[in-house]
Amino acid sequence: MGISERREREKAERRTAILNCAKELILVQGVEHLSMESIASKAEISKATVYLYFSSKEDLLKEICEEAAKLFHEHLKTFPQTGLKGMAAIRYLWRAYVELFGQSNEMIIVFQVRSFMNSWMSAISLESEDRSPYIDNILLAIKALIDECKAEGIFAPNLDTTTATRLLLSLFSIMVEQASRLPQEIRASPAIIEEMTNTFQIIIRGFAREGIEHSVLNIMG
Amino acid sequence: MGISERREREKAERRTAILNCAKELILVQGVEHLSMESIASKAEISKATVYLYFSSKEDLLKEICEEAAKLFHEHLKTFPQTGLKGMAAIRYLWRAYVELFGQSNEMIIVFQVRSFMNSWMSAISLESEDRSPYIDNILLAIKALIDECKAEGIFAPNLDTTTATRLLLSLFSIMVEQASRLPQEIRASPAIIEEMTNTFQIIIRGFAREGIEHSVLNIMG
Amino acid sequence: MGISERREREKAERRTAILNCAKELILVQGVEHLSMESIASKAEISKATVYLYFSSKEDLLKEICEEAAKLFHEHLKTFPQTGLKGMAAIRYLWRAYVELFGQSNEMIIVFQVRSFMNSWMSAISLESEDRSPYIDNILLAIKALIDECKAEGIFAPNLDTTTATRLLLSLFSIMVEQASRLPQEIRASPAIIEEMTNTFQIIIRGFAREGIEHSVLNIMG
Amino acid sequence: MGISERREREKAERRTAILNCAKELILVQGVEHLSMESIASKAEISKATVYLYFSSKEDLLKEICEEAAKLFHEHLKTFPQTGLKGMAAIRYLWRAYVELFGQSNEMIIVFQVRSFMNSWMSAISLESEDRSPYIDNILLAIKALIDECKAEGIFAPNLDTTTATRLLLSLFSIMVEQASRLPQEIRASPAIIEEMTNTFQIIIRGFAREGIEHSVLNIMG
DNA sequence: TATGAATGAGTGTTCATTCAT
DNA sequence: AATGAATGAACACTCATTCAT
Repeated sequence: MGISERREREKAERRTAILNCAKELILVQGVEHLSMESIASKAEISKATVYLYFSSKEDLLKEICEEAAKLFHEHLKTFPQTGLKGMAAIRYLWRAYVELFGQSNEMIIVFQVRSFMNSWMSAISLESEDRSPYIDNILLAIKALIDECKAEGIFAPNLDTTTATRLLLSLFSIMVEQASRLPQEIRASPAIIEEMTNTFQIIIRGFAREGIEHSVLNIMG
Repeated sequence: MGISERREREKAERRTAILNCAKELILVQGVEHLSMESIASKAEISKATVYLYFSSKEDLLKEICEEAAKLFHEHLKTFPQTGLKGMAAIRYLWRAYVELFGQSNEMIIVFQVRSFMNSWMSAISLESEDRSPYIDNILLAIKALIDECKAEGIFAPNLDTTTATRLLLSLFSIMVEQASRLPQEIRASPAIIEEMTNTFQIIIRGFAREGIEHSVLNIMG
Repeated sequence: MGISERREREKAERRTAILNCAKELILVQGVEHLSMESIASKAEISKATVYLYFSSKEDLLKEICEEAAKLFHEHLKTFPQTGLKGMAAIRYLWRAYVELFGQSNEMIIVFQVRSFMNSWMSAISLESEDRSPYIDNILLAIKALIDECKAEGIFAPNLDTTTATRLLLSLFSIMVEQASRLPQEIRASPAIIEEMTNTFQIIIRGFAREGIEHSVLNIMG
Repeated sequence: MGISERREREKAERRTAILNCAKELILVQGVEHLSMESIASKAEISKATVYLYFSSKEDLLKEICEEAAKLFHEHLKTFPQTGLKGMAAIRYLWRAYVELFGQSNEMIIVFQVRSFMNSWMSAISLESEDRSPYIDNILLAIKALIDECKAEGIFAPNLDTTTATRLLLSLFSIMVEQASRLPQEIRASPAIIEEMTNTFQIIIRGFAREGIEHSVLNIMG
C-alpha cells in the first residue's frame, strides 16, 4: 500500500516537473517554439519519457491550461466564505486577478497556449461541451457575482449576464495577451497594473445601472 | 498600351486569386496549418509561381492583413465628409464595423493571421513603429473620435484616450476571434450581431461621463 | 549585306555584354552564387533572352573560360615575332602572366569558374580531347619554350617536358586561386606579385640543369 | 558498463558508416551534387537520422576534412621519433603522402570538399585562425622540416619558409585535384605515382641551395 | 520504467529551364 | 528578337511520434 502510494506520488511529481519545464520554456521563447525535444532536455529526461506522462503535445498543453484554471478557481472558491457581496465582491475578484497576475506568470503562459490552441477560448464561448470543470466553475462564480450585483441594483437590470461574463473573461484574456508581448521586467509594473485597473473600471461602469454614481463603482477600495 | 494594361490587370488578378485561396484555407483549417504548398495547390499553380507574386510566406500574410486594414480604413476615411460628430459618429463607426464584419470573413482571417504573426497586435499597443499607414490611420481616426466625444461632454473628461482606444480595438479583435471559432453559418447571424452590439454598448456606457442618460448613448439609432 | 553584317555584329556585342555582366558578378559574389536571374537583371534583359545567346548556364561559363584562354594566347602568340630565346623567353612569359594578372581580373574569374566546373583542369591534364584550340595552343607554346630551354642547356636534359608544362600551368592556376581568396584591393599588390614571382623562381630553379648558377635563372631581368 | 560501451561503439560505427557513404558519393558524383537526401538513401537510413549524427551538412563536410587531416597528421606525428633529419625526413614525408594517397581516396575527397567549402584553403594561406588542430600541426611540421633543411645547408638560406610551405601544400593539393579527375582505376597507378614524384622532385630542387648536387636531393632513396 | 534511436511527412525557399505571345 | 510567366525538381532542415530494448 505504502509503496503504491509513493509510486503514484512520484509519478504526479514527475508530471508536475515536466509541466513546469514546459511553462518556463513558453515564458522564455514562446509557445510557437516549444518542442517536445526542448521540454525533455530541460526536464533532463528523454523525449520518450515525456510521452509516458502525456499522450501527445496537445495533451500536455491542455494540461497547462487546466492547471492555471484550477489555480484561479482556487482563489475564487473562497468567495462564499468571505461573505462579500456586490461591489465588495467585485473588488475582491479584481484583487484576486491582479494578485494571480502579479505573483506568477501562470496567466501569461496560459493565454499564450490558448491562442495557440484555440481551446480555452472555445470554453469562454460558454457553450461548454468543455471537459474542464475548473473553467466551468470560474464561469459560474463570475456569473453569480454579476447576478448578485444586478440583484443589488448596482448593475443594469437588463444587462445580459452571459454577455457580461464573456466580456469580463475576454478582458482578462486580452490583458494577459497584451502583457505577454511586453518585456518581462515591466509586465507587472505598477503602471501596467494601473492601466489594467482603469480598463476594468470602464467595463464595470459599462455594467452599471443608469444613474449610479461613479464613486460607488470604484474598483480600488 | 492596351496590352501592357491588360497584363498588369491580369497580374493583379492572379495576386488577388492567390490571396483569396490563402484566406479560404485559413478560414477552413487555420493559419497554423497554412503552407505555401497548400496555397499553390488550391490556386492550381506551382509553389514556385506563388513566389513570383509574394517574396515569402511572411510577405503574403502581411499582405492579407494590410488588405483588410485598407478596407476598414476606406470605410473610416469617409468620416470627415459625413460631418458626423459625437454619438452619431460612434454609431457610424459601429455600423462600418458590423458591415465589414458581416459582408466578408476578412476580419476573421486577419485576426487569425495577426495572432499568428504578432505584428498587428504590436500595432494595437499604439506605439506604432509599424509601417502600415492604414493601421496608423485607423488608430488616429478612433482616437480623434474619442477626443471629440470627450470634448462634447458625452465621454468622461478623465477618460484616458489611449486606454480607451486600445480597449475598443481589443474589443473588435476579440469579437472577431470568438466569431472565428463559431461554425461558419452563424458567424454573422442576427443573434451574434446583436450580442456584439450589446457588448459594444457596454463599453460605450463605460466611457460615458457620469450622469449621462443611457438613451443618449444608444448605439442603434 | 551591310544589314546582316550589322546584325551579326550587334549580336556579338550582346553576347559580350552578357559575358561581362556574368564576370563582374562572379568577381563580386563568387561563382557559386551566380544565377541566370542575376546575370539577366544585371544585363537589363530578361532571363529568357540570355538563353537566346547561350544554350545553358554551363555553355555560358565555358565561354568565359574560353575567352580568357584566348586573351592569354593572344599574348603568347607574339612570341615568335620577338625572337626571344631561353631565359629571356621565360622572363617574357612571366611578364605576360603578371601583366594579364594585374591588368584585369580575367584570371581570377576563370579559375573560379574552372574549379566550379572541373572543365579547365581536365584541359591541363594535357590529354586534350578538349575542344578549345586556345588552350591547346597555350600548352604547345609553353612546351616549345621548355624544349628550347632544354636544348640550350639551361633546363635539365632529363626534365620531362609534359610534367614541367603541367606543373607550370598548375602553378599559374594555384596562384590565381589563392589570389581570388584575398580581398580585392590587395590581389595585385606588389607584395603579392613578389610572392608569386618567388614561387615561379623556385619552379624555374627546379627545372634547371645541375650546376647552373642561380643568377642565370633570374626571373626578374 | 558493457552495454553502454557497446552502444557508444555502435554509434561511432554508424557515424563512420554515414561518413563513408558521403565520401563514396563525393567520389562518384562530386561534392556539388552531394545532398543529405542522397547520403541518407545510400546509407539506407532516413534523412532525419543523418541529422542525429551531424547537426548540418556543413558539419558533416567539415568532419570529412578533419578526419583526413587527422590521418595525415598521424603519419607526420611519428617524425620526431624516427629521428630523421634533412633529406631523409623529406623522403619520409613524401612516402607518407604517397602511401596515404595510394591507400585510399581520402585525399581526393578532401580536396573536393575543401574547394567546395573554401575552408581548408584558408588554412593553407597559413594565417590560420582555423580551429582544426590537425591542419595547424601539419603546417608546423612541414615548416619545421623546411627550416631544418635550411639549417643543414641543403635548402637555399634565403628561401622563404612560408612561401615554400605554401608551395608544397599547394602542390599536394593540385596533385590530388588532378588525380580526382582521372578514372578511378589509374589514379594510384605506378605511372601516376611516378609523375607525382617527378613533380615533387622538381620542387625540392627548386628549394635547394645553389651548387647542391642533384643526387643529394634525390627523393627516391 | 525509461530511453536511444529512428523516421515520415512536412517546411519554406531556390533556380535552370521552357514556352506562348 | 524578346520576354513575362510558369514550373519541376531539388534543397537543407524540423519535429511529433513510435518502438525495441
